[in-house]
Amino acid sequence: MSGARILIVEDEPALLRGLKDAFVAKGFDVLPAQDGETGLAYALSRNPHLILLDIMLPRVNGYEICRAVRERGLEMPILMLTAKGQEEDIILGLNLGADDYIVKPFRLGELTARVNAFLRRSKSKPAGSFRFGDCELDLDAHKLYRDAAEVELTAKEFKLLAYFVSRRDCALARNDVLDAVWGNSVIVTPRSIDRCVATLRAKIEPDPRNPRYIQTIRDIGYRFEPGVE
Amino acid sequence: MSGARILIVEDEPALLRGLKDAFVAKGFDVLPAQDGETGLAYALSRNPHLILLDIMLPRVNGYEICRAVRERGLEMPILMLTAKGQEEDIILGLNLGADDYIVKPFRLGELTARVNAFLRRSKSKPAGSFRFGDCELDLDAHKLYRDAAEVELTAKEFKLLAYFVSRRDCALARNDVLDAVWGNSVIVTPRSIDRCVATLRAKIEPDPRNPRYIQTIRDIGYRFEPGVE
DNA sequence: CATGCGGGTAACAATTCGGTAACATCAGGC
DNA sequence: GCCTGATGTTACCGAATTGTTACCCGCATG
Repeated sequence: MSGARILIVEDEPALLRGLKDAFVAKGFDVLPAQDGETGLAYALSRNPHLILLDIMLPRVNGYEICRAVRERGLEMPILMLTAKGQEEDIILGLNLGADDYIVKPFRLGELTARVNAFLRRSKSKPAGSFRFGDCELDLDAHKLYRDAAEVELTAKEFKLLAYFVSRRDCALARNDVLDAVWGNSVIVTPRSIDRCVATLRAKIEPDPRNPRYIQTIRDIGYRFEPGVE
Repeated sequence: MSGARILIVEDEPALLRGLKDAFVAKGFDVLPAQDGETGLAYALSRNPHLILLDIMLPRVNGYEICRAVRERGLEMPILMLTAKGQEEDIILGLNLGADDYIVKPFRLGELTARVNAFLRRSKSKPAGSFRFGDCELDLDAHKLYRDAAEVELTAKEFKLLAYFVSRRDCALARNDVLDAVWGNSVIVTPRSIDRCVATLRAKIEPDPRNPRYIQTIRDIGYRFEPGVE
């Protein structure tokens, strides 16, 4: 989590300094901005991982920054800070694309907890492992264990399985799978997918001829169903 | 956004009913759960797109549900609801993997704004699900449940039913159905529609000979009438 | 009451789709 | 350059969906 770049836009110097020090102390990389114009420029050019945004700002206010950022298609979490506690402001902010709203005065502990929650969620997570049936897919180590014994997966097989895991219980069109696993620029026969699915099934399915996890949906594609355990 | 499946876990019947009605009215598909055990089971098996979670619950409390859900690698947003306003609880919840924390009493407008913010941000755009009678059509998984039992649909049947759902309570000309489901380039006998409608009726109608949902309008086409939502 | 039209349905046929095996190709290591 | 394993391709098979044909019924109309 640490090392994330946080843009803090806050016009009151004392508060900005305090926030900056607090987040720097936690190992974040902080971009401070004292007015809306600077904040917006940083937001657009420095690619922060998260934005703490005061609403009442000189020159350009927080709402405008929020809208401008979202209009560019940027999707980093935005947490609004404000003294106003009116429901209307909160709703306005959220509808403009903010992700959270914290009312001043707030406690630093809560603020950092919320920041961490958002970073944890938005961070592309290779983190952890995923279990289904008697299999465990270790996403960090790129390894698959079955009944505690390692099963060798080729690169494609791993990528495919990881994709399935990330989109479990969803019908996945063959084209989507192709795009996600092979890349949308490569041109391969539709059969290549079957081939890879077949080898995967051989490795993870109790009965490869009667797939339980990787189901085919005829005319659509596949669906990975790990079940409830 | 509408059609997203929201699991609401709340032990106070009046509040649960109120939340359910409010979200149903906004077009969400609501899964209500009155105790932690049911809530956890739904969370793991029904793949909701978002969870509203009360903390104080009989049997299994909100924190445990939250942790259990995250342990399985499920990543849907979790919003905690609670009467406690203590910072420590908020931090605990957020660190267990919750995404937001709303303190009772809250305003419905703010709650729905936050829910929408999370759904907007969740990367895979959920198609959601749709219920009618004792059936539930899961548009993400391409599955149909009837009385909680899965009913196999072929690709055409699914596409047809999805089309009906999207144009419910509308008179649909046979030609429109053809265009939408078969594609306007394919030439098929008019009988093909009946054929597909017949198999669909066999699968979703209580009494296929006396259709209740898929009604034929002579000389025009069909109309899908799911009844009260 | 007969008739004709539009739709329901059963049985059949064909086409399409996915599984799989065998082979080809490709990249990397030695 | 050769070997090895991974990955893609081709061809064939089997299965299932889906379209067609044929025949039925019900209803409206004259």
